[in-house]
Amino acid sequence: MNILHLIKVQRDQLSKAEAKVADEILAAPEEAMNMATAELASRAGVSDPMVSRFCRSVSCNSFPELKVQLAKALAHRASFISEAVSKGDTAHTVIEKRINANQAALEYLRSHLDTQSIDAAVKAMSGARQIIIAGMGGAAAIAKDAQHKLFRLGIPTVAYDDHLMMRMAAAGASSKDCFLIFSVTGRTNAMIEIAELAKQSQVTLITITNPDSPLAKLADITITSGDELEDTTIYVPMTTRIIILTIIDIIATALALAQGPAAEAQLTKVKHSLDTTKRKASAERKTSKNSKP
Amino acid sequence: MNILHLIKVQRDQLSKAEAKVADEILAAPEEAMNMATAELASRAGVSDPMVSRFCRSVSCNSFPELKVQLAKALAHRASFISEAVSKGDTAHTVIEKRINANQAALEYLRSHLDTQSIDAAVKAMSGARQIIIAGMGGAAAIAKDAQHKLFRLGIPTVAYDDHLMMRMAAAGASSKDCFLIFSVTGRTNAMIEIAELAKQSQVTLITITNPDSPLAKLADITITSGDELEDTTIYVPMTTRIIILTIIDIIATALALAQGPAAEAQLTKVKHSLDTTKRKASAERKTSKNSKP
DNA sequence: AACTTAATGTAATAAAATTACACTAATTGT
DNA sequence: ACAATTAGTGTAATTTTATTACATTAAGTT
Repeated sequence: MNILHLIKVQRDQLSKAEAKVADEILAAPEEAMNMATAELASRAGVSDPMVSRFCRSVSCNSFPELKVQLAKALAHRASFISEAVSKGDTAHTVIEKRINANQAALEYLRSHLDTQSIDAAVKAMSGARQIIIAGMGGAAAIAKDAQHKLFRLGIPTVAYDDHLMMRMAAAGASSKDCFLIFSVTGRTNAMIEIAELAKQSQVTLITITNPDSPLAKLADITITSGDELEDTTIYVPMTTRIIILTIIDIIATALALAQGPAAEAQLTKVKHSLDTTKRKASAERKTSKNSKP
Repeated sequence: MNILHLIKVQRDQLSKAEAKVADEILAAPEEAMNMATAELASRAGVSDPMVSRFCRSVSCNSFPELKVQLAKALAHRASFISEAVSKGDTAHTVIEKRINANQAALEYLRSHLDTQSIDAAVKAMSGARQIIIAGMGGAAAIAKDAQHKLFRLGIPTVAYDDHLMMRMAAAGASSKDCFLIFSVTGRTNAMIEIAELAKQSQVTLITITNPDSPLAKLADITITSGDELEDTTIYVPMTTRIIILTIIDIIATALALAQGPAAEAQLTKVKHSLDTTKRKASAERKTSKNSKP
């Protein structure tokens, strides 16, 4: 946990004077970092030694050490501030801004992803006879990606982007199966309909979607994809995509761990099956050098 | 530029004694951060004031300020060290590790993505009559995602994951088109074959792939996806996926900017077209409250 | 209400960093 | 080649900064 979090959490267990110091730091951490004890003390309205004592209370050995911790915490925070691209931006600026935005999205995920729902999903999927994945529109690519990942782990998995196929799959699913729905908004009527059908089949319904949506309410397990993050303004709403993809990554990794050696063997087998489709590095170099000039 | 970079760059323009200090810091920045001037000075074999002078030379006002700068620089560096998951990991640990790995991948992209090739790709795509996207296996989902993004910008775009369709598309493409190939390894024979066909059609061939691969050599424009990052060991090789997705994001964003108001209008139109497929938040809340208990 | 404990401030001390100054090495012009 | 100037470095003094020791006050307890 970073120092700012720590200070925030411990804030109420500190003594009055220490709390004043805490408040002063939390109010303006960036500035606090560049102050001497004396200045911070006077701003907080306490004596100099209180600052030293405060440092100890938040498990730093000295005030300089606290400054270092603050610097670390703020270094992370700074990169979360991702600005929107604007007209005059060069390619380089766009690159920086989009990478910042995506990193910020991951940082958001770090603090908002619920461990328990991941655990529950992994458990359900781990014991499932088959996994059926559904995603439409922007989520269709995500569904396909998830299918690819899970299938490689040796878990029978299908992905649909066709509404009629989804209906059939949802109606035909059994309680031994897992039904996974990806939806960015959680408000697409067609998708909600599928969820309702799936529920009637007693299948374990897992949704990766906006938690405040009607779709989420139907699910046995809901994993939050940060719909709040999405700036629905003009420029490409992408961050949710990264978040969902990382959620898949996490689930697949956890599943592989849960399956143990079986998954490893399966991955190796699948990987080797591709060997003959690949061109060797050495053979190619000759070819390309001869054919080009 | 972060302080470690700065020190490295300025290293050779410093005086002898200052260079010693620089070397000492570069050798063990983490430790240097927790030393007093006196200790750092003695380790570097110089006098105390040299440390202060060194700080000035690298544009810090004081040694404590340098420490803060170091802390910031190291905070970033630390998060790039992403460990592999291992057997006993809890869900929480897996989450942290995978998020770290993905953030690290983005950081890698930040320093390795070539601005010029992005510029070239955007320019080519911006003037293209249509964009044809091809991706197989793991890249099929990526291709689909890219199609979805570009199509929303009002650019005629198709994506194929079927080899035969790709052949036809590649053979039928014209010099006014862009042919986009996604491939993680750049060594899939089937994909190389498509690239060769596309070349014969005089189409502008853009590949997003491993730059050292045979596929990359065929392309007019190659954008590097970090194949080197991929740990091809057992657990889910995912980082490349995030990288490629972010590259698409960057290109799409830059394209939207390049197209200007036209793209904005198009995005708004496409967005509104989805309105009637969505369930309203207010209407839903009533429904779910009434139907549940 | 007296006593005990915790919390805070004042003053003193210790630690750390920087400045001032002196000396040395290097460079340049005659 | 040698003086003269300049840049570089170390020593010692000073200043700034942080911490400790101790006294005082406030809060809580029997």
